[in-house]
Amino acid sequence: MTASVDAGTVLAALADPTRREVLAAVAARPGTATATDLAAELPVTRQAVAKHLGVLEHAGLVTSVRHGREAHYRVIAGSLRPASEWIERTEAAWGRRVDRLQQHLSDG
Amino acid sequence: MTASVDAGTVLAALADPTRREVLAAVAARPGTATATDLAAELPVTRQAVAKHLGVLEHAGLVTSVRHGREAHYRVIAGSLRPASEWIERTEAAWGRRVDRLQQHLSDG
DNA sequence: TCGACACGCAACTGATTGGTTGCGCAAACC
DNA sequence: GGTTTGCGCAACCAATCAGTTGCGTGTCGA
Repeated sequence: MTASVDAGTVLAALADPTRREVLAAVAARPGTATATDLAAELPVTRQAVAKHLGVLEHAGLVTSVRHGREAHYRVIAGSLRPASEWIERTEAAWGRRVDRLQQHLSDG
Repeated sequence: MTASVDAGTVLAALADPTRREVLAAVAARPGTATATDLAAELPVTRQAVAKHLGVLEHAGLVTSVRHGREAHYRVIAGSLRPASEWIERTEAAWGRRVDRLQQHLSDG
C-alpha cells in the first residue's frame, strides 16, 4: 500500500497556489474535511475544491473515505517524500557536479 | 544577491517535466551550458529551451553569464532550499495535526 | 568587410487547466 | 413520502503555457 507516487506528479500537484491552500486547509482541520467544509473557508467554489482534492488524491497526498453521502478527506503522512527525495537526489547530483567543476578549475 | 525566491515560484518551475530535464541537463554539463548546447541533446527547439531557462532563472535555480555572443548557464547551488523548506514546514504541520488527531481519538 | 553563428523578441497555435454554472442522483431529515 | 443537503459528472469559458516558426541584431572568424 501507499504505492509511492511519481515525484513529477507530486511536484505538479504542489505547483498551484490554491491547491497548496486546499492541502493546508485539509491538514489544518482536526479530524477530516469535506469539500463543502473547505469551500466555506476558501475563495473558490465547492467544485473547484473538489477538483483540487481529486488532483491531490491522484498525487497520493490525501485520501478520501466515503461516509454516507459525505466524502471525508484526510492528509496522508509522509506522502511528500517523493518530492523531497527528488530534491535531495537533484541537490546531490549538483554537488557532484560542483565538485567536478572545482577540480576542473583548480586543474586548469 | 541570491535573494531567496518564493517557494511557490520554485515549485511551479519544477512542475514541468521538460523543464526538469533542462535543469538536469544544465547540472550534468561540466562547466556551463548554452541554450543551443542543451537543445542538441533535448527533443525541443532552442527557443523552447531558452524559455525554460528563463523560467528557471526567474525561479533562482540557474544563473546566466553573457560571454560575447553566448549566454552561459550554470546551476545555483542550494537554490532548491525554498522548496525543501516548504515541504519540511508542511510535513511538520501535518505532524502536529496527526498528534492532535491521535489525542482526539484516544480522548473520544 | 562579409558571411556564419548565436541569441532575443514577437507572433501564433494547440493543449492544458483553473474556474464557473447547471443538473441529476443518492442519502439524510422531518 | 417529500424536502433538503451533499456530491459527482458534464459542459463550458478564459487564461495560461509549452512549443513552434520567423525575423532582427549583435558578435565571431576568415
